Amino acid sequence: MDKQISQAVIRRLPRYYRYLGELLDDGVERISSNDLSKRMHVTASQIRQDLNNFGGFGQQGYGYNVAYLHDEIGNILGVNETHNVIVIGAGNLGQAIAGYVKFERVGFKIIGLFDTNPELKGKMVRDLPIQMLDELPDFIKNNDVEIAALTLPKANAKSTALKLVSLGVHAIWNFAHVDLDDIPDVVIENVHLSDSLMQLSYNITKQK
Amino acid sequence: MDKQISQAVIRRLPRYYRYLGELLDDGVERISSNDLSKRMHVTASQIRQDLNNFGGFGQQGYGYNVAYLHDEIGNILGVNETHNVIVIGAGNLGQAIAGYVKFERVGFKIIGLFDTNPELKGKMVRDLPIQMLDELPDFIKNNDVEIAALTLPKANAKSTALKLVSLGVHAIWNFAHVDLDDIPDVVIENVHLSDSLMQLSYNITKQK
DNA sequence: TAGATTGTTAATCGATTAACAATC
DNA sequence: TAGATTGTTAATCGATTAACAATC
Repeated sequence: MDKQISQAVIRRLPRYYRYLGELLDDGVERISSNDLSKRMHVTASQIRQDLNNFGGFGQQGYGYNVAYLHDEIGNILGVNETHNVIVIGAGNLGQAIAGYVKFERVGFKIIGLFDTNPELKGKMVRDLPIQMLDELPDFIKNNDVEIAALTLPKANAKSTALKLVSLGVHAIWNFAHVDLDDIPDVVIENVHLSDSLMQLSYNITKQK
Repeated sequence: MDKQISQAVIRRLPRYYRYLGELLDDGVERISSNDLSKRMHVTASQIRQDLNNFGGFGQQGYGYNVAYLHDEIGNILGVNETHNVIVIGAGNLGQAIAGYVKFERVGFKIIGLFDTNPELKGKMVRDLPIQMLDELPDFIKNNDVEIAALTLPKANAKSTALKLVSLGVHAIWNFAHVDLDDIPDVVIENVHLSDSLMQLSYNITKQK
């Protein structure tokens, strides 16, 4: 891609995608940046600027075709292809993620679930058996694994991430409470739940 | 609080808190903004600016006392007090959150877990029985509930949020895939997992 | 054509970084 | 005191908003 697009823009794309999906479900055929801006509580200017980072998806005097724009944003985000995901760490959160993401209509498919605890071996979560971590290299060899979700204790996160990268998995959805940003050749997306909760806590406290 | 502090700053505080906690565990007594900046891959200038939104916690020529700064940031975030949390929606994710957050040393305590599915009634998750949603008003009356985590289908999220606010709960940790930002008198913190996954997906796609 | 609305340039605003005087 | 490092002001950078010519 030619010019670097800021993460601020990228963070907004899934929200546009969601609103357009809802409009689509409601049978709305076209929408102007102005109408969309009112629904989403953002400026029309921002919507047009954001979209024009990727191309001209609208038409003067008409607005945007909902189905077309929805599909285009889907393409940009890469959700119109299937992405195979494995989950490392089959605790509560790992099992929830394994069961949860499948529900989304977007194209992420959980194909494996791993842990180190021998007591969990073979336990079924939905239609997936929990596998032991030493089966991971073979599994990756035999399956097209694109993303690994790390739902394991922070102590094991970094070494596991390094192992994943060496096995050829270059995208990590990190739920462990550590930063993995010094690992080369990998895209990291963090979900730090306790950070999120602290932010909430601050905003409550401030309000008083 | 006098001047409005931007959410960009607030978002960084939990990360400072985490790094200071680790330094504390490692027995480090003091640290300069410069040393901390190297560890965290941010600028020293940003650290000093961020902290000075809340007061002068350092000392010229010395730096920052780790224990003191850790504690002060904890106070700002409100994690040195206990916050009672209930979880609405006892599916996979709700059960995971109910079991998970308790593990954190920060002061969030899950005291109730609710669902509408009668089959789940009374089922124990850790030491909490799943209660039915119609027991919620009494529960809130008899307990000091500060935060509600919404881990339920998007279709029910808004009406549940409205009900919570009317019952006196003014902080929502929202895992449902909807925006609740048009509800008055409530602080919302969103965790949109599928948005996060899409962002990851974009960053993979871009890389290629 | 006239009206509507985009795509895009220009202006503004806010956040980040740099610089340095204050001070421990 | 001299050296180190903060707190804070000033400069820069980037993101958001406004404005409007292009055009459907």
